Amino acid sequence: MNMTLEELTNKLKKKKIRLSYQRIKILEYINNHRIHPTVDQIYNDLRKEVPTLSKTTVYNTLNTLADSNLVKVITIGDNEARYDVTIKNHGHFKCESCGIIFDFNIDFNSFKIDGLSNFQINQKDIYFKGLCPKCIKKDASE
Amino acid sequence: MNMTLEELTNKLKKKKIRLSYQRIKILEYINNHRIHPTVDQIYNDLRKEVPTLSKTTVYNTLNTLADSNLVKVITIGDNEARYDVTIKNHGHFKCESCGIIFDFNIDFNSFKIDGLSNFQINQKDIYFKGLCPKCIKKDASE
DNA sequence: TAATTAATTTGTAATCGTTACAATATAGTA
DNA sequence: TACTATATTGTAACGATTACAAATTAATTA
Repeated sequence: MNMTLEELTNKLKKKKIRLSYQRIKILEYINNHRIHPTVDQIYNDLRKEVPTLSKTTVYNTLNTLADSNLVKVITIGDNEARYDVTIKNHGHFKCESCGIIFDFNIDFNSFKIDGLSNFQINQKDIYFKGLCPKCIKKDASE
Repeated sequence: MNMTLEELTNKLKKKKIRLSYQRIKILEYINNHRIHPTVDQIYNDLRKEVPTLSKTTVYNTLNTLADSNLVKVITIGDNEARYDVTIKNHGHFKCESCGIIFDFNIDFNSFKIDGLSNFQINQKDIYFKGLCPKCIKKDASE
């Protein structure tokens, strides 16, 4: 799961994104912390290693990476966006109690849809909500 | 598609939501304007009929109606929420060019998912993005 | 390696959607 | 009709995100 510096820089080079310390660190963070972090989480964690980091840079960089499809923006109903590595065939489940976002596998080709002929589909987002096993137990014991 | 005043008031009564002119008007608007409107659209359109209407009331009412499942909040990546009638088995497609949100039919039971055993699923949101037929043509002719 | 130029980072201020709050008005009930 | 709880309203506050300009840095060329 953890990626080397070389792998990360290659990812950026392939997309013709200019290398910078901040960009590499942010891309590294997204790849190595698969917790669907918010901008604030990324900013506060990385600030320990990169003291000069600005929150604007985090926003700019994430937008750049998202435009190039190197990270994925998750907008699962919250007020703040969350960020994820780009991996195919997975949906997101948000626990309404603890707020944790879980990945799950879903076969996007199994969908039986009707009403999108002649549409060009570029992106499919699957967001589920409910209770995770831990919170179901917790609720039951109260 | 258009609902009578009686049908609307019954919907509210069933959910034990106190009747008010504003609530009925907003619920009526959502039911009769299936364009996935924003708060601003609802507010500006209804202000013509209900001059004293406050935007806060639109927000409050929509939250109340959403809590009771009488309307559905669509957060398809925009900065602003959109609102829809509550109808089962449909997904939302947003055209990245013109911004229009289209409904499409999708069989939620056809999903082959893996990784959510022991999870309690309360809500499933399907958001697709891409280009609608009209915008595909427009782009091609430029 | 040094100089050049274009792009990036940074901090602050602005923006915009949404919510908090307190005063006024209204709905449901007795 | 009077009472009480709830809803509406307008303003102010909030929080996530973006705009902007100055300082810094990356890639390029000599």
